[in-house]
Amino acid sequence: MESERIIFHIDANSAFLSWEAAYRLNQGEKIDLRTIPSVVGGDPKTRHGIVLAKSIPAKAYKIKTGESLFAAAQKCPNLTIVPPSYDLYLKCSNAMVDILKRYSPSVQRFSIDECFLDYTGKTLCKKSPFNKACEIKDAIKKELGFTVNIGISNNKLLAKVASDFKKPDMVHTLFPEELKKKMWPLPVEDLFMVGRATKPKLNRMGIFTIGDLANFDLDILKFKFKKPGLLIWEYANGMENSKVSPDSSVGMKGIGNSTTISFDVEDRKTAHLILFSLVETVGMRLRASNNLCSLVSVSIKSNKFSSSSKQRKLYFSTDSTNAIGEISCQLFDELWNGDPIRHIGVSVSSLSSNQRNQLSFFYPGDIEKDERLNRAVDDIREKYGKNSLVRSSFLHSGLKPLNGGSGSDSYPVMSSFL
DNA sequence: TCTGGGGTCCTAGGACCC
DNA sequence: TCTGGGGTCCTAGGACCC
Repeated sequence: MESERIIFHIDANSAFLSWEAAYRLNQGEKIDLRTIPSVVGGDPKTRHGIVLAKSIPAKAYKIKTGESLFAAAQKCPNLTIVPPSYDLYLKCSNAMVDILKRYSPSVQRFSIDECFLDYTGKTLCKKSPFNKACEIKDAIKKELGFTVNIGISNNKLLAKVASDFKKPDMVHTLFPEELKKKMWPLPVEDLFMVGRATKPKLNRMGIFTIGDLANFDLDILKFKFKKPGLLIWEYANGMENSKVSPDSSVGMKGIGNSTTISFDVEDRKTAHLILFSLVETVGMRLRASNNLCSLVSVSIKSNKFSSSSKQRKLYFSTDSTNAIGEISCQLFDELWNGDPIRHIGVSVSSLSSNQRNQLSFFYPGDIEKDERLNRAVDDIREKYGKNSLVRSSFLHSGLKPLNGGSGSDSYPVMSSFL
């Protein structure tokens, strides 16, 4: 039966900040960032100045993830700000997953700091899952130096909600029989998939708690919110039954890369160079995943923060950096209205396996030559480092030839669906 | 005043075909 | 001559997640 499943949701507390703190203590630093008002944040000079993670003391100042460092510093003048180290975070995340896999082979990495673990059928005793979760939490703290919350229930949704209860370093349960008491009194925006656009709409309908939503007329919700209306109503009632599926790149839908540029781009040439720097890493990741794409999309955000995008379905599939780059530049030229540009992105989708037995008649250019070129570039970068080989057009341009695709290829896949 | 980056899914409108 | 639907594909934009 369904109610027999036992699912854990493991959530690293203030992940980036905890990882930074644990690393710095290990390096001999005296102050633990977790004990003072502190945030991990980007550099405002390059227009990356937002809060990526906050300590619990910083949270007391109402500092929120995603807000500007400027706003955060206004709320808390003696705030300590440290820059992010993404490679470190990836290592911490991987180390956490390794520990979890000791307890069950069925571990799903949901984001860089969250995992689901299926503990079904591993115990006969009712009390045991709670004790086991405590054991996991303590093992992570002892071996890696940071704390996690673990939520336990019969499905992923409720386990995730449970892990968000009191923090840090805690284990909570949220079984269906506890739903009314533990989940229904919470504000409706605490529910997974109720975001900042939906909250005010629900509030205007008189829905303020998860319980209000759970007991609301489903037909009205479906009429007003379509499919998501049904989804959030089911979630409010604790209904969710997706499997814990170990990660793989099989289900991957697209690969994208975008950047906020430290200055406003006002000419086409510079924009094209930046596009190529983004496509370079997209192409490498695409080939590394053994996929071809047949949809290319370019997006831009102006210095006034208005965004627009243009995409094109191809009549062939490709993993060629040059092909994707040229199409991106075309799309950009058709899209751009001349406004100064703050942010540029490229993504590819409509992926298919790169088994080259059905090459399209429409594939432009010299296929074999281009394939050999891409393979050679990937090999050289694999051997001598990513920046060992760059496009000559970037020399003296003052721009980074490769943009994004940070660190390792095993960057976790995130999803907005459980 | 300043506002990141990487994803997935859904909707709505128009083109095109039967 | 004027009228109708349904299905599928493509595109742009917006919702949500971390």
